[in-house]
Amino acid sequence: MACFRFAVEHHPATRHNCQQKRPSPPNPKIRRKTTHGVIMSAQSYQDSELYRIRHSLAHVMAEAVLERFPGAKIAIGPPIEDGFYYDFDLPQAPTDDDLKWIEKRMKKIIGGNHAFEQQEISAEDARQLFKDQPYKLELIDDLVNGRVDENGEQIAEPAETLTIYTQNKFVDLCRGPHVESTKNLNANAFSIRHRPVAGAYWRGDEKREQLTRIYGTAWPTPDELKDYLHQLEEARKRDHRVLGEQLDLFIIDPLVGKGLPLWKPNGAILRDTLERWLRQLQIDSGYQPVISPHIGNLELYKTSGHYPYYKESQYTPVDVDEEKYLIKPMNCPHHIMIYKNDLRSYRDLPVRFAEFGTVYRYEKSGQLSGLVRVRGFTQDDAHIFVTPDQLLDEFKGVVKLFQTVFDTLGMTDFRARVGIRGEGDKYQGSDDLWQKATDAILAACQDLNLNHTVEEGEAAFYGPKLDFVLRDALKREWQLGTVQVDYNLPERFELEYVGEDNARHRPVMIHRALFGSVERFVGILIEHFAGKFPAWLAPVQAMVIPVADGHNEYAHSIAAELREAGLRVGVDDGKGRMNKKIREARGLHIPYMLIVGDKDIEAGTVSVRLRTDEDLGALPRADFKALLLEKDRTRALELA
RNA sequence: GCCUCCGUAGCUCAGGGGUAGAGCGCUUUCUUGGUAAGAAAGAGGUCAUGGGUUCAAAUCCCAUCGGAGGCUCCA
Repeated sequence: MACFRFAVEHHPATRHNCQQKRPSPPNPKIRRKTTHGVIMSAQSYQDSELYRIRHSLAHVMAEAVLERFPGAKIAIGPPIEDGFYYDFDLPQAPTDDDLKWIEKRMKKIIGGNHAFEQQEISAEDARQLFKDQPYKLELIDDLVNGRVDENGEQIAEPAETLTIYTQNKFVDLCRGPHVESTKNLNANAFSIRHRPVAGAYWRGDEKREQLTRIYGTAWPTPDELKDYLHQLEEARKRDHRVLGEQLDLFIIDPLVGKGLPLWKPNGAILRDTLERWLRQLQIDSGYQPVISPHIGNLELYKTSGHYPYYKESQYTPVDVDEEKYLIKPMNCPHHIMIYKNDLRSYRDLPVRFAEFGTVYRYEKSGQLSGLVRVRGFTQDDAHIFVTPDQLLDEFKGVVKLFQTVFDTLGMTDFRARVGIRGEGDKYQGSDDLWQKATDAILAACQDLNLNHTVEEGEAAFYGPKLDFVLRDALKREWQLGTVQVDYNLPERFELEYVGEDNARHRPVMIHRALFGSVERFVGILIEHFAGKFPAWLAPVQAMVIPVADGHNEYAHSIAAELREAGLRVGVDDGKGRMNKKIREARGLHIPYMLIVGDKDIEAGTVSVRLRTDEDLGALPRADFKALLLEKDRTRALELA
């Protein structure tokens, strides 16, 4: 039985946009990191007509672009989740007028009913054909020399012949497949102006040429295109940055600093409610609270290996007396020092230290985004020290905590990702320890029947991990919670416990964060609920709305009584009509509106209207209090 | 950090080399209304900041800051 519910399983849309140079993993379940996903399996998407339509449109776009910019160099142009793109090296950036012209030209080419003709040619002929196309020449070289294909994937054998596709006046090196003819393309079911033109590095390598990427979105019918564009608009409305302002949750002010959010009272209530819940959950699960400072001696991070392994993400150390101190990028070394302060017996283990620890990491300015990518954030961090025998059970226990968190919040649309070591020298520790840690995680996933993918190069520098990845309103993926198995830091810090045999042994560490970063989690949560938080999380749980001024006193007495019970209740005693107050409360997604007028005063009731427009009618005030207290206590997702 | 685009009232946005515009919101007055827009009047902007071009710049150019999307990165 599956331990986790999945609404859909995400797969990479395509490997075309995955241009990394690592060798292909042998295990077909293992995949690379990708920024796109689709709601169908990768294989069925690649076999679909829609995939061929999008791929063919990319070629049509390239033809139009070459007409507009005769000197342009073409790179690659694959289908993606919602359409396609093509990368060009252009003499100048295309203007909006250029894009309009290109789009119009594409429609014309489509109307020409040109066949997509496939042809096999020798490498030599291909080099001649693409002699003015340096990016194609590079692709040809890599294909025939058996290095990598156009997607940066290592290929098994050198290609003996290459395929080209021709439509109208455009020839491209391409293995297809395509539609038969531009007849199969709908000139009114695509757009190349739904997104700004983007810069994209050739082969995904920051050190190489930056090309101009033009994105297109394409669908089988014009109606589906319209629906998609409408969905995009709707998604922007649930963007946590938009809702954050609308609901007065947080701000990011340049005078304070980029990536350093300020929590306004409403946001702070939301966050604090989540934190108090999690604290209690952790105490109930045998965790102990610890607290550590915001800076630490650089020597600490040298011992842990964070410095210099993640030097790039850390702020320059500050001088304190004769020593260097680092602004805390991680909590683990601190928790380790707390563990180390006492001699531990096997009987004490597992030792579970938890802290809402705020860390600061340097992120490139172009990376920052609302609450989901910031420079200072709070991890709901915990470090668990176990005997090797306890590892598997403890790991599973942590995964069950995730289940509780996700279930409580009704978050079902996430995926679990096991991040294993990739190529490169960023990883610390022996192969043997890595294997042990990886095996433990995979065994836990197996035992729990947890649906997961395995991805290379997604591990932490000290160990492999299991991550929970969710999508935001615009379908971008973000890593939230994480559980990591670590044999390395106990080694580096020479951690010990006394075993049954009265000898010293080395514990294993589990690093885990359920929310990941509280900031990011709240950001995703805002989008998950579209600002319509369940009653227990809503900053204002109920708004009392007097029918007329004369009912203000009664309204305040209702609010006072509910506040007395620990509930968050406001009174809209301002000027203006009741209708307007209802409209405003709805705009703020306040769960309950309590309308009070003469009838209610007389009967001692409140007339309850939900933000869903459902009308509960007049309830005795004590009944409503009991209702809201129950919803609050049980963290109910439903209001009625 | 890089590429493209954007920055005009509290918000959403129009305009555009010659005295600054709309809707919503806000304030005031009238209205005291039983479940999503009652009426009228009014306040509010160095057009992100700093330079430059010009008789004249919110408008054109450059730089800086900030934002959006994408790339790269993400312990």
